[in-house]
Amino acid sequence: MNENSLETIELEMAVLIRRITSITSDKRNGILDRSAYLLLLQLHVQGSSGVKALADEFQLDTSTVSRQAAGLEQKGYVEKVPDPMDGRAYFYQITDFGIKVLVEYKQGRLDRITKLLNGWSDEDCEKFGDLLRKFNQSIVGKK
Amino acid sequence: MNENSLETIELEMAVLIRRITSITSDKRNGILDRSAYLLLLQLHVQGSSGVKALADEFQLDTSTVSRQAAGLEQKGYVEKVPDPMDGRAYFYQITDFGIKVLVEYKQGRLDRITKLLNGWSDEDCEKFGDLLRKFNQSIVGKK
DNA sequence: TTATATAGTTGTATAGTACAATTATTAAAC
DNA sequence: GTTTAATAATTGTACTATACAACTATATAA
Repeated sequence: MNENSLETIELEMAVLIRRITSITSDKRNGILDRSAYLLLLQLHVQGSSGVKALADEFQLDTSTVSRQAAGLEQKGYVEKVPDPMDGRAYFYQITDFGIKVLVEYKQGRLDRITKLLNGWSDEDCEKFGDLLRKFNQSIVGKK
Repeated sequence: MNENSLETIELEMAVLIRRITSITSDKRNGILDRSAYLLLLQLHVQGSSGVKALADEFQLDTSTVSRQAAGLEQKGYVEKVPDPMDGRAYFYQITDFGIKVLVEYKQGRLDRITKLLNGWSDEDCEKFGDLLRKFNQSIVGKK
């Protein structure tokens, strides 16, 4: 494999994470943080589930997800309902308000990314999306 | 611009940050954290500089860089030398030990990324590196 | 029916960041 | 030249995002 490409990816990945971390910690960019966003999105797209399933899905510790879910509940974006089949377990269910906030937040993200990608060719946008997805899948597989 | 590509990039970017954040918080992955690594790399490649210049370069708050630099100094990776031209300012200079640690850490990162990219074509690797660099440059320009 | 596994929560710790206040020093105004 | 304003760096505080360890309550297996 080309050593030079690897070095570029290695460096630019580090830079990317730092830049994005900095941007998403900016409160002007919406009421949701990145993690809450992904959690809410998952509950919206895949339906209700519990802390364990979410933690597995995201490869996070259950304690992390538990706190994030509690935060979402506290803000009224999700409802916590006991699992009738298992006295230990709960389902988190996105509320109408949660959906509304999710949609708005996502649009804000899309707007910012659209600005960033101003001037990029359609081909590059498509390829970038594909490669990011592929890379993320590689991480899941190999971690 | 293609709406679909945008949505993919938007989503996969969020996922990527979460996954990488998780990986780099794993202590097995070396003695440096990502931020310290970038700081040290900058001091190695671009030469000594002060907190202000580093903060500008990285678009971080000076307080953040100040603490990171203090951490590097404490570990003996850099030396803090007063600027002879300005009594307020200092230069942080990478030490031989710092260079050694930097090189080792970088190799660890490269090894992990090489594993992740196992099975990728040379073309995709090259393209991914190029697009990441381009995206990072877009962030600097537009932020 | 006792032992073990599981779902979830909470306490504690760390990295990484920002903002505000402070100190020391330099540069600018007058 | 003295006062005022700007700048380099540090420190206090706070917040997000994460992990690990200890714990509670419930369920499953021996």
